[in-house]
Amino acid sequence: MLLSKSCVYGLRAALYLAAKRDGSYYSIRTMSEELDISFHFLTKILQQLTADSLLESYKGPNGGVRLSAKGKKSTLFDLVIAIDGPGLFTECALGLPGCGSEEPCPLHNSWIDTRASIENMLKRTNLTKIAEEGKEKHFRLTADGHFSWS
Amino acid sequence: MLLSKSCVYGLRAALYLAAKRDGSYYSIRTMSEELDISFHFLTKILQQLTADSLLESYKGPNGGVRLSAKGKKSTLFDLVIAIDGPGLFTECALGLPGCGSEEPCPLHNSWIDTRASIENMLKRTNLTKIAEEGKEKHFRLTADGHFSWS
DNA sequence: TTAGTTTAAGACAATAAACTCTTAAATAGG
DNA sequence: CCTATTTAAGAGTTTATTGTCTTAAACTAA
Ligand code: FES
Ligand code: FES
Repeated sequence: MLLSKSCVYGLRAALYLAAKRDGSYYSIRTMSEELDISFHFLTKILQQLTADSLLESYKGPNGGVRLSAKGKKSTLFDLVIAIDGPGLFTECALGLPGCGSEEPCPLHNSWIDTRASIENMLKRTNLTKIAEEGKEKHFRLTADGHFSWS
Repeated sequence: MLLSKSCVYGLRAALYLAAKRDGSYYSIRTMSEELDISFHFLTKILQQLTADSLLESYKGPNGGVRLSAKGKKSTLFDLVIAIDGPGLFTECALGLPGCGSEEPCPLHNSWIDTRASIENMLKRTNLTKIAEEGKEKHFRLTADGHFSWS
């Protein structure tokens, strides 16, 4: 799997928030139900995004989370880094420590190109833009496709 | 992580075998020591490659494993499929079931291109060729670079 | 035939990832 | 002030992956 499950859940929730263009807070409970993700698990993942200032949270009644200014400008790359860390973009394809051209493994030359193409894809994919497109074209965000972009 | 640890171990062992151009059997015990991989774990992984006819094995003294004719012609893609299965090349980036253009998720259009570039990289990388190159250029196959291509 | 070597197979254990639950802290509204 | 609601934090549980161990089967050579 390219991305961890935590990361995928985080991306789906971020797309959810990005599709709502107003600045109000959305409850994690509601999001978890609409997206079919465990509430407590999603909470922990979104805390990572909040800690990285991609989201803002507010406690209490009518509280929830929303995209920060930084979050609205973010790309999928930023979200992946916040949740899975930079490993995918720095590590050796054969798992050897210290991937680099000084001591390359046999896959190094092939891998750095492919790795860059993954990175570029994520960097050029703006969260808000992809959410807008998903909303327009009614792309699905859940297994059963039952989620509605509202 | 792009590839599982099992898969990476299998690739490294396959590169080891591909660098030996004679058709004799190499003991898994020796390979596991030279490559710093747990013997029993490596055995199980190589059994998968043997089951998929990429390797041939022989029991008893002077036994071991060697590349089959199919194995010699194989690409990294074949090895990845044999160990990790086809998931990486068929599954949705958001983990939704049934990735396809009928019911795409917001990442689908970006992901299928990137996925294809990973697949093409693995398919164009011939095991024997990459092992030859690794041998010539003394690329490393272990963490400490202590492995010698002999 | 017997003992030693090697892969095959599968049970078992340790670790990591995924998921759940409980309690605390902040906030709103009555 | 009190209660309900919501995120924060972290402990605990389950499941998947990784790694170890034991026994069996195939084979060699003495
Ligand atoms: S050293 Fe292995 S991919 Fe860079
Ligand atoms: S449906 Fe999500 S990547 Fe194809």
